[in-house]
Amino acid sequence: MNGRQVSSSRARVCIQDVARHAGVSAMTVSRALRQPEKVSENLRRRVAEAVDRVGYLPNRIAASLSSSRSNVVGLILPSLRNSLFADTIQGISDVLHGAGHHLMIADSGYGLAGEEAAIRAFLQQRVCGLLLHNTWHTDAARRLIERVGVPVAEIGDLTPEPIDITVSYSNFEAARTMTLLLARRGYRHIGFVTLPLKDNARSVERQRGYLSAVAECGLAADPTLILELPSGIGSGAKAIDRLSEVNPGLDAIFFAGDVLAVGAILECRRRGWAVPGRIAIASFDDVDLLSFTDPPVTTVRIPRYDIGRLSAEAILDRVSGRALKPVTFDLAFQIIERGSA
Amino acid sequence: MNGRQVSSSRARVCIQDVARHAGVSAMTVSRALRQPEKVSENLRRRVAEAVDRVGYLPNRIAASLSSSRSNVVGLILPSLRNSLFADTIQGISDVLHGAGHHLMIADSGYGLAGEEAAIRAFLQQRVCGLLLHNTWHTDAARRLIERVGVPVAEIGDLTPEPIDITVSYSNFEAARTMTLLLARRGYRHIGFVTLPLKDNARSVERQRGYLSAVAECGLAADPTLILELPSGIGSGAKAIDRLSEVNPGLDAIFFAGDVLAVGAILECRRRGWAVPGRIAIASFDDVDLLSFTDPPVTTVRIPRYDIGRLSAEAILDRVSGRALKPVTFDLAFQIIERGSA
DNA sequence: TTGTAAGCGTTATCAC
DNA sequence: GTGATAACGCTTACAA
Repeated sequence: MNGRQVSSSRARVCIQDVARHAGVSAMTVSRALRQPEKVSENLRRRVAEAVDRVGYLPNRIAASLSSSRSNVVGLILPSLRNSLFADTIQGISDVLHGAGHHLMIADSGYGLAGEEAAIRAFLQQRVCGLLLHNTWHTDAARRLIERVGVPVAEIGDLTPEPIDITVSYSNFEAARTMTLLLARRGYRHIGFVTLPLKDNARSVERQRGYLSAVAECGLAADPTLILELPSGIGSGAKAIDRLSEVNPGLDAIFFAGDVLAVGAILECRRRGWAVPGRIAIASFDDVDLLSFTDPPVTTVRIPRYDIGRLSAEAILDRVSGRALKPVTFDLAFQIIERGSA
Repeated sequence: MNGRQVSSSRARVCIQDVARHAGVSAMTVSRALRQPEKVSENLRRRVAEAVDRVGYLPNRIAASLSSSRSNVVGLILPSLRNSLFADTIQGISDVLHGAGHHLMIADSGYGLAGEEAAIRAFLQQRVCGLLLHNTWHTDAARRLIERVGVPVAEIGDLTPEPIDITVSYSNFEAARTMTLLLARRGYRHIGFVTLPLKDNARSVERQRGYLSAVAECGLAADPTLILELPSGIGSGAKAIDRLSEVNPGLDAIFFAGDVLAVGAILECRRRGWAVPGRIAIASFDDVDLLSFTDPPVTTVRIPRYDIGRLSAEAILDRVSGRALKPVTFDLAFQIIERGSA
């Protein structure tokens, strides 16, 4: 193996080299490659030959600088570790790569400051579009985006005042709908476990949805029925513990995150509590896991792949000038009724 | 909201504007920003002021072109949808962003041709390094990489003949070890279910590991004990079906993928088969799911976050010139013994 | 310590 | 249909 040596051709092959080999000008090569129809048949062939003879790899950096047009889209997620985002990323990637664009990914670490830093970094990379999972941003981040005028799609929640494009579902309505379902099933003391609310519009909206439903049904808006816990299997058990201790009448719990619900199911089994006999359980985010528990968990299914696909398409439409006005895609969530409630 | 208008300052702010406002040359601004220590105290302040007065966002595209140095690393995975990769991506991202670099992601669609296309595209973007999950590549892809001389780390399997850097674990040894464990436990008719072998070195190596262990133990290398199935919950049930029909004596199955094992566990419960009483089950890839099944599944745990972290560090070392020679990190896998075997 | 000039590899523009 | 020339916004190399 001697590939490591950078010897032979110190200088990278550039469009000039192709031009020389094809006996034409650089400009003609550029045209032959990007608008083959604008060039004579035989020239197209000569250029193509020269390209693989010299092993030419067009330099997109130079092209971007020259044309002031980038083909990279930036995506900022709260975390890359959370496998919930995988479907969305795939949706984005499928659309982007299908159109000759590229995807840069960063995480905000579940904080607004982290998001701002990532946005600034992406703007320095001159991304042609920005996909943000957050709907809350620092003032500085908003100003940055508006000043640069880069197309942006917010995808984590259907915000009423989007910066530009928004493609998502309503966390508020989803939580409200699930809570109403529980109430309709006859549960009267419905607990709610939320993930951390700080800097997280989605968590806040889900809690608002729960509260709204509770009020609509004339149930007591009892603060002791609400618990904020960090994500994790252990939190599910802790929730059962705390909520049932303070509220002897507790007959259902709605968890704002899948992992919490799994922990709760396990804790119930440990205690020998029948689900939903002793207590009903509902969840948010339809991860595969939830259909394998015993009983399987009633939950909200989110159109994750489509959120990715449609948001990427909206960005490309904007980039290409095909669409100029802000758009809102309100994608439908779906209540998946299973055995736990 | 009037941010959409691109009016006010048609031309983007550039380093010249900062220079003018600070009363210095462009070069001095560049230096003040990149090597503050090489510049006088008061000048540093004047430049900093000018920067936020005019709202300057350095153009990394121009910087890259000018310096022939990019700060973007490309990662190519078989699929983005597979949540197994999330930890690895986070590991990579943490290191890269901590060092002011960026991450581009693409998927190869589980095919060698797809990988080659992604590699070519990334090289056109002039990435400074490449992280490949595959260890098999088309000849053209290898030539491309060697000609350009870009640092590469292969991370999906510990290949004996890496292109450059390799940071992974041995799929062969992991599968072999697990199979030996089953043999030591007294199972004599151990089935093996592999994921598709086409274009997939990891699958092939796992199967080799199984075969090697079987041979070592003097067990029959019975082809009817081996089954190749696509991933998916349904495949687990199918495997139980087919293998047990042909092999009445079957007493254990080793699944080369987590989802398969979950499907098998469910199928066993449906049939009322005791696990491991009637049949033992072992798996590969320690997804959370496997510890929640009943019984929890004995499996191989892979250091996924560390693979990401260390491979990214190795790439950065190479990029910065700190390390020049190929490296091999053989990260340890871990057998997690649980109830299913 | 600071400034000048010449690229980096393309594409936009306008002649031919 | 094809080519010459000037950007694009920054950094390298070197001069002051």
